[in-house]
Amino acid sequence: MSSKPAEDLSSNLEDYLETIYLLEKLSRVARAKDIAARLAVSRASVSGALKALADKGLINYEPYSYVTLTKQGQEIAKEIDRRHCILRDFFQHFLQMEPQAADDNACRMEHGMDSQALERLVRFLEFLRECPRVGEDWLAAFNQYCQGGMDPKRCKPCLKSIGQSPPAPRE
Amino acid sequence: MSSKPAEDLSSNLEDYLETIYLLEKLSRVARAKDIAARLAVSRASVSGALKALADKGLINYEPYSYVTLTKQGQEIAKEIDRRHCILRDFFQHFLQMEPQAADDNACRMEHGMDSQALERLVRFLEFLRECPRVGEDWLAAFNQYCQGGMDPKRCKPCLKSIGQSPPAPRE
DNA sequence: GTGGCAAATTAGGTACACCAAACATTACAA
DNA sequence: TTGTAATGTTTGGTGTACCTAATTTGCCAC
Repeated sequence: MSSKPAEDLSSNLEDYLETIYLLEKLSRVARAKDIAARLAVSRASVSGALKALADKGLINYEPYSYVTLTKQGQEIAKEIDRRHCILRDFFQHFLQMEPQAADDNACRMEHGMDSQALERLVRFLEFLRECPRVGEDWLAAFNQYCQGGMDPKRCKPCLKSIGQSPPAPRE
Repeated sequence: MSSKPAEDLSSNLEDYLETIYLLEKLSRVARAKDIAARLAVSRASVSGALKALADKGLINYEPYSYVTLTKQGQEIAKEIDRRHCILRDFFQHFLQMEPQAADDNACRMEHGMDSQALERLVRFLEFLRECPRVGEDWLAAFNQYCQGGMDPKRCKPCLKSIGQSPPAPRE
């Protein structure tokens, strides 16, 4: 009974909706030209997508006019954007990827994530940030690990600094 | 210069290739019927996909015969399967989702993940497993947190157990 | 051998998602 | 007010991915 990503939007329409949401935040209204530019598609494709989104009642759309989100569209778009931001946060601040790469991956992966996975990830990231056993120095250590692997010599003083003795090897 | 997911396969063809790979492991060869069943598509769709994969040199395919992966196909399929397994591992063992839900999400998200993100995730999971500051009890604590939130009262004895004093709030 | 059945393929059709080019509209400038 | 450039839409066409229905093939029992 796991609920699929969103309503019944294709990945593409999700992208259009998200873009409209961002453009609205950026400049009150979304224009076809800007949507096309942001998504790197032709204006013709935008026209088609807008018609589809209007049919689903997610945008207010009169030909030759501006586009705004309906209330329902806004809710869905906000949820899509949230998925995007959380994934990007994970890639950028935990996996420590470059902002652009983090964003690209978030953009491609966000459509396949269901809401349960999202909430778990949110909790996980919260916990990583809040649990006193983990912390910024831990993230820094992860960064080191990425470059050089686990070095028991570096591990010892680290453990001493939090007052723990070396554990038995796990698994 | 971030390398996109795999060769130049669509998500769908990646799924077909992965399925063939798994069926080969399971029973030496893959049969159209079984591919169709596993992916829940018609045999007609399988025929089309097999033709496409054969065109790309990823499978050995004679009409009305069995399907096997070529060397190149095998390499790509193995990589796809690896992405899948790592994501599933993350969802199941770290985000502590049910196996089926973990697998479903992995299946949908694997296609959008580039190799850099994958390697970072691998390192991250390795580090979570190996770093002595984290551990099984930490994962159990995360599980508790998922159900009840961060409880400072529960935090204190936990910290004491690793000999650390409560930190100043972070962020 | 051959009849019949299961499996695979082809044929024909739908739905998306995109494009370029032709056409329509708007808005601003002269 | 009218002309033009910018913007938006429609048209016609491509490619992908799926389906059902009809056909073909392979194989096994007889």
